[in-house]
Amino acid sequence: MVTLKDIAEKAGVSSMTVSRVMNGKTGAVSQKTSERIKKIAQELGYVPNSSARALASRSSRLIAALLQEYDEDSNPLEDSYMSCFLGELALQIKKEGYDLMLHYVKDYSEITYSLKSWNVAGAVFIGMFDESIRKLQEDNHIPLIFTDSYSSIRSITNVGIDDYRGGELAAKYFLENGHKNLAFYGPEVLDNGVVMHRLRGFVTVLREAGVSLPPENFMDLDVKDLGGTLKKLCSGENPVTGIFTTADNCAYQIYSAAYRMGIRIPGDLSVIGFDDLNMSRLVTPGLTTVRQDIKKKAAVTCDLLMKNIKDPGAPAENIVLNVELVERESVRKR
Amino acid sequence: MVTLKDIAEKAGVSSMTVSRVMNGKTGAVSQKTSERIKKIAQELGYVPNSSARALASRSSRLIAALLQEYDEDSNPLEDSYMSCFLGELALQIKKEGYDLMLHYVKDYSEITYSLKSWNVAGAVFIGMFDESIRKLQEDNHIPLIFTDSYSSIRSITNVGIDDYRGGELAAKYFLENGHKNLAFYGPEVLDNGVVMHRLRGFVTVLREAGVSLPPENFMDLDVKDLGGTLKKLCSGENPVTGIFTTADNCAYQIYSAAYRMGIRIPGDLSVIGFDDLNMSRLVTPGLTTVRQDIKKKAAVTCDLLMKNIKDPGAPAENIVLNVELVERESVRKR
DNA sequence: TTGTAAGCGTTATCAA
DNA sequence: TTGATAACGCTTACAA
Repeated sequence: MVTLKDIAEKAGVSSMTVSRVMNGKTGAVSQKTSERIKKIAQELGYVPNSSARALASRSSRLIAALLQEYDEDSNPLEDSYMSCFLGELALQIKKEGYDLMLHYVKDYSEITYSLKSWNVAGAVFIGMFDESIRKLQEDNHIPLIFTDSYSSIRSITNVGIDDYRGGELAAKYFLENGHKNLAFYGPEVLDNGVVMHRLRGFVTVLREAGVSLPPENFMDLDVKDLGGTLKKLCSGENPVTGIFTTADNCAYQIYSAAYRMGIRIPGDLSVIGFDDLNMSRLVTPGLTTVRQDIKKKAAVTCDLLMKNIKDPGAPAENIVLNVELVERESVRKR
Repeated sequence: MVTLKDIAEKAGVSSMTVSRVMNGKTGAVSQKTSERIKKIAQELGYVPNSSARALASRSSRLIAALLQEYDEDSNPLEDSYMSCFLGELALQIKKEGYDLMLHYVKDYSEITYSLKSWNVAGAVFIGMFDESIRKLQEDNHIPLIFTDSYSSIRSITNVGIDDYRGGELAAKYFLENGHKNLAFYGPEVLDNGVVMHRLRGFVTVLREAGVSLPPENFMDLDVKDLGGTLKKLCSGENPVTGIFTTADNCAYQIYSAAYRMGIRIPGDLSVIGFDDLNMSRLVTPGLTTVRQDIKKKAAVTCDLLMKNIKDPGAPAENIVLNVELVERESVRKR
């Protein structure tokens, strides 16, 4: 391992001088020695020791990305939304010259460890961390950026989207196209702000149009027999003709189950998703969905992070990104 | 920040004693003091400073995951195979009590930085790093685990799958079902060992059966008009009836393009993918594909990593995992 | 413009 | 079973 001292000895200066050069503190070092030192560092293949830096400066160029780990078997990154967001975040953070640690966490102590152990400069919470936000903020005085949080705590920096509006857009589109008998497919609602708001927007527009969503039209993510349930919903006196899902991933499941049951999309059943993942252009028929701009979300997240790192007194901001309906072919038109 | 010293003072011992307790060096500390120290640490919310540890012990419990960054706009984690593998790896590594850094790298100096700067205990290379392996091994004396590498360097620890066999399986399945006029869709072959071997296995079996793959039946990933090309291939005197793709992701593109052009799958055109991503069960029709066990791959990768960390003298191993053909509905049967 | 000295939180080593 | 001391590689603060 090459250290500052190695370079210093070879250059016949003190290691402080080398340190200054390596940190671009030009102006504090003469042009000549600076060049010489740079050259030697290059030759020796010097790489600064980040641990030592973090220790001495009590700060690091490290960001922690925290993903909620629900259970041992499920892998958060299998969710395309998550992996896409994380990937974009990684890109942005690298661009800022920071490094990224990836932490799957399942309880408070794991979060604490992730933040404190490595002296991270800031952290991004991807997923749901609403319960522990207050305590997190008390215990850690570094920028904590939450995503898609609907915490009631106001002093929180969050990047989200207009979930409610997304639900509205979906409902409106269904109504415009003559769909009045609708259903919902998604995770259990109450413990998830995002889902709840999407659903509320959806239901509210329907209600205003005099359309109601009977309880039996709510399908839970772990319904035992999705195909059978769909079949039931789509038959009888007053068949369901449209389903709103809270994620494109869920819509793909509907596609599959519907196909198996001989339910045609959009002929017999229309579907609207949420997210607009890459795959949604590719499925057949193309999925009509509420689009969120994941790249922008990641970029904004990183911007907030940097801003808060540079200015620890920066006020809490809750940024809400727009959503839009992307019209493809999964809804039967009037 | 709570330090060993804080605990030591409160407990009336030296920080060395506390250090020993925190590192589970029981047997070197009396039962009584050990308990007392643990309790105080708990109360104070002590979290060990990993930077200091890394510095003092010249080793860290850190693993670097390196992803090849091709260009600024493309995001490696948008690829479901990558994100799935990374996710599983994260799970495994956490289980071993290690932390994970995620690095997008595009040249040698970035790799070097990733490995040296944080004193990582080991690294996993995801993607293609064949060119620089020799130099990497010379410059770094920590376990480096490669995945899907076909480097000619023999002293390399690698986890891969039997790509060649995968190609064979696909070809056999096509032949068994009477498909003799076939095509290939994938990235340019030469600069990618994985793709090349899949294709070779495929072509070899075909050749042995007296079937050849004319050059015009090779479609490049960035073909300008996939739909048009497909249409052309599937029409005329001797239409192509089957396409082998080197990734499920590519197969989904075929699905989409075929649908737009009115080409039915598998009626007019059969498709075989590679990977068996979750999505492949969900698309319509279900994708017949060569399955690789990504979870197992990640588990093996982590095992190798740990083995090599514990025993730096461990011999280089090239582990080749099996593949199998998963039969679904995307191939028209004889 | 450069250098000295101290210290960051921890572990290694040796001594008691 | 415990502690004192010296690192680890770097930065901060101050002095020259």
